[in-house]
Amino acid sequence: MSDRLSRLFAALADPTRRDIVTRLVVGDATVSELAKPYDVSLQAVSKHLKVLEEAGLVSRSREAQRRPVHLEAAVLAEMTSWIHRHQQAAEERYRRLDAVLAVLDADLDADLDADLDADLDD
Amino acid sequence: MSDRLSRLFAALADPTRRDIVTRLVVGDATVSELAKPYDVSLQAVSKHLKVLEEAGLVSRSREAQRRPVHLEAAVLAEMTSWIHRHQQAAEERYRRLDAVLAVLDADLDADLDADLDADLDD
DNA sequence: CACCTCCTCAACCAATTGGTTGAATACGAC
DNA sequence: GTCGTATTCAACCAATTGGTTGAGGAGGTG
Repeated sequence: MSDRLSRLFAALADPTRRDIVTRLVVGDATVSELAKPYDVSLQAVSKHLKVLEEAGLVSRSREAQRRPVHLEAAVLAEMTSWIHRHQQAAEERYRRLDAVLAVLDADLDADLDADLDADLDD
Repeated sequence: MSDRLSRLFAALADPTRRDIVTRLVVGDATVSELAKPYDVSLQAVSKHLKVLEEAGLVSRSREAQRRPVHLEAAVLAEMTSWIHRHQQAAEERYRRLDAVLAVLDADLDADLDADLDADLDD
């Protein structure tokens, strides 16, 4: 699971980590600030931050004994790009398939109409 | 990790599963067709498909003894929505922060200019 | 210096994951 | 009914994950 995209998806597959990302949207925060809302140990949150950092979603600087955590929003674009590409392509395919089916339906209706006309001729 | 979004992200955190999704974009496929490119067992691929199915990314019908796999492209929109929301919000915040910093810089430049003018007056 | 705060490292543990093999099911063909 | 093909189920295994506790390390403050 070592490639970049896998690490990105895996990082956001945990609700606590998604929560942390949501929190970081409104501004940088220290580890203890981030840990406060949860009833897990500070070390557990520290581990989550390490995962987010290794995925490139977050960066940490140093400020006295604090380690402010910063969201790297641009990286999120990498994921949307992958997802969007697939979504678009698949939906385009279905759209074309629908068009083909619509044509087939139209032909079927035309045939039925022809049959009906033939019946009326009786 | 039981919530919907977590299952979605986790499902795409595996390169083989992302590969399968990519393959399914061009059309439905059976389990053995999907397994062919990989040197893992058919059962392993079957397990991957189960993960994708439980995440809602894929659906399976029945056609004789085959089980054609179908990509549910619409579900991908759920992920893009989450990511995009966060990305947008964070970037908007940075944009505003940049604006504030720009104003501070302008003020600083103005002060420097004033100092320079004062010096010239000497 | 000693002390307190913020945070990480290390070792451990239970649960989950991605893989295996072997047996079982479902269905069409002979 | 028997055979072959397509797929899943079950049991197992090693590696990873998300959590814990305990012991530091880094850096201000008395």
